[in-house]
Amino acid sequence: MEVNGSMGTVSTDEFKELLKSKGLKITSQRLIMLETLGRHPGEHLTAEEIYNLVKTEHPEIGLATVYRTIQVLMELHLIDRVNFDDGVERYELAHSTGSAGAHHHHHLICLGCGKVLEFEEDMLEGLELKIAEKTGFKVTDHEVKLYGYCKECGGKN
Amino acid sequence: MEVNGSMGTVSTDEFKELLKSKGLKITSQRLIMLETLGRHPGEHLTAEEIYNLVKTEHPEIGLATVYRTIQVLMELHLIDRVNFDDGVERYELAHSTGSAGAHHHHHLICLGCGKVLEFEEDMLEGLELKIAEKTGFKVTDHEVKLYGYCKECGGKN
DNA sequence: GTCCATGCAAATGATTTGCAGTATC
DNA sequence: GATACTGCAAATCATTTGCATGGAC
Repeated sequence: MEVNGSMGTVSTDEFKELLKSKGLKITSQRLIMLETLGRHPGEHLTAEEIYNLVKTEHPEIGLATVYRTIQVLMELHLIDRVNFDDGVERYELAHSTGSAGAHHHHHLICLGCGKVLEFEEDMLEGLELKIAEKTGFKVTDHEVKLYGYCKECGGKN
Repeated sequence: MEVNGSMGTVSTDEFKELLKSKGLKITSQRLIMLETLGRHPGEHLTAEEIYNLVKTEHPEIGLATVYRTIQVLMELHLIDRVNFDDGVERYELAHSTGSAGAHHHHHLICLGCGKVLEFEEDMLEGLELKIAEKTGFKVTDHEVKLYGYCKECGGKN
């Protein structure tokens, strides 16, 4: 059931190891959820959307389990929560690959059509250094949302 | 009832003009709400907190009115919504002063104690330019959240 | 066998909405 | 006087929780 032996960020085996190392149990629901997310890379899914996707393969799953599994995956840093101000929390596969947890991306939110684009680039190291210098705050992660108008909607503005 | 003729971003008179220009009515609730927010600059208040503050001066106000006024103030760009992942929306006086809507600040969210610091500095022009070049997306605004550990909590990490 | 995880339904909590009364223009 | 705004209560919607059953170790 794996695609290229991997499900986005981690392989099924790595996931099982992760769960085990945290004293968590390996359940079919958890496996199917990560696998389902892995089949939708780059998407920003709501809990409800994940629920509907998972249900096709595991019809008896409950929405509460999806929420609980989301929490587990968040704690394992396998997914990230994103919020585009539309009243729902969304989740995406964590993009971190190496040990440094790097590979950040920003979200470009179009105020015209609501579309969300991703932009891969991290120019915030300088900023983080400056903050550390000035305030003693040690930055470990960041989230950047850029609002504006996409190419299609830009003409109107 | 004004403090130095201003309430943070706009004066009472500017606010009245703004409302009038949008065909909105000038009500005591709206005036008191902006004034109250002006008395708490730099804070990130929830609707409930604003409600409690306003009630001391205007006890018969309803929470629904606070929510509705928040929407009005957002549309007038007098306040901004911020979300620190604690399940509540928060609002702060818009910092924009000049016509350019500049004067941006970032939020430093401490993962240790939950404290939120502000950091004044905008190094994102370069990033916005690069995005425009590469994707045709026209950035008009942005929100940056930096997670990490404040000076006090930093030792433990 | 123990204990954690699941599914369901009920509970929660923030925000929104309907409506009748009230204030602004 | 017409219309937009308010206050209250009820409704809504996402998310969480309690509890009895089921599955993992």
